[in-house]
Amino acid sequence: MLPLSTEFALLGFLRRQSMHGYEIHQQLSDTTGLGLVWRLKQSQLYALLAKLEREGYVTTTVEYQDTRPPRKMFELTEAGRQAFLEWMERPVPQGRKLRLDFLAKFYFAQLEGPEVALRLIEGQRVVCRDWLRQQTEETDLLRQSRPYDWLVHKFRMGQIEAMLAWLDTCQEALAMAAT
Amino acid sequence: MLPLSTEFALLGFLRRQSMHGYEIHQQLSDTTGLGLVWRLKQSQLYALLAKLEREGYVTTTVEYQDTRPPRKMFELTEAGRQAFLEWMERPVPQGRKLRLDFLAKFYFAQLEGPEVALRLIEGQRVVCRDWLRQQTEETDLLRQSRPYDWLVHKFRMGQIEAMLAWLDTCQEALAMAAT
DNA sequence: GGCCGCATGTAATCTGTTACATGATTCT
DNA sequence: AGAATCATGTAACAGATTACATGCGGCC
Repeated sequence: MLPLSTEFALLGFLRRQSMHGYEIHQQLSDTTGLGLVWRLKQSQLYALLAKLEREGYVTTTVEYQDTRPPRKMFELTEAGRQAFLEWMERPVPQGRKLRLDFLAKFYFAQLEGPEVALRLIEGQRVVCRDWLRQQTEETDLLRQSRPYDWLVHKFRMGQIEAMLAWLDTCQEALAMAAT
Repeated sequence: MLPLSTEFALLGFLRRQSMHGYEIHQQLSDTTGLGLVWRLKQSQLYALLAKLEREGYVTTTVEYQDTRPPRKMFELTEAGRQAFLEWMERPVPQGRKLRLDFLAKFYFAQLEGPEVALRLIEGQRVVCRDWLRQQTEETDLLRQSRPYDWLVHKFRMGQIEAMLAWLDTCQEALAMAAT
């Protein structure tokens, strides 16, 4: 089935128009937008695009130019469109995926429009609250018996609380922009 | 020179006594102590230990047993001892290394004793404050012009602030334990 | 009899990084 | 003249994950 991993983010670039690899690479090289969060080496980018093509998420057509090298244009297939939407809408299931995966999802969600972005935020909030509850439950017993374990839980709780506060900030920013 | 990467954490197990691979694996399999933070597959553990031996950080001696399979005991060399201490005392330079690397360093630092742990905390605090200052500086200009970039900075600031607050918690916990 | 624990790994696979190759054009 | 830009990749290596191999002893 679908591993639903980070490379699906690439499909997001092709939502609006078809693009060639070099163009995607330029956008990712800027330290703005998604480039602020996700770095890809050129060679890996081409490798991932080739893989996405092998697996049927994109199709390619070569576009010749007079003076410049020809471009291989990538276009979303229907399978690609679906896989992308599924990836983007699914909240991340682990704390370590917040820094990369979630910020990437949010980047594309916010490009899709405020409703999509708000749905993603709400979904992620539910997951985070669940994590927080779990960590809190497991924590109290440990304080005396295993100080290190207790501190690890406290660390995670702090990160999750910060995430929840930030999700509120995002929501406000979107509401602000909508007016 | 030294890449100073995560595998140096393994050396920490050998500070007190020499151990064999299986024993380290058991400790890491418990979901307590370092096992709460760092998971290693058995095969990778053996691979890393072999690498540490090739590079001269540990030496091995085989210990035969009557009824059980023989054990390969690992012992720290002087180079290993130094590499470990350097690794442990160095604060982590990137936010994404907080979850694994820093928590591992702190685990061993706290085993070494409160002074060592407090020094690590203080070092990491300096680094975090520096990150925070940088993010803050870059942030203010972006609010209107690039909302997504602004939110990314806000996200990072939130995580770093949570980290700083947690470092205080650690300090208090250590002070508490010392009395 | 069959499975779990002890204790060591190897092999295959996947992913990512680094470095290099090509060949025309435009900028300095 | 030399460097950077455009646009595609390949090859070699490093790292981690998954699965499998071995062989004995004790437990149910």
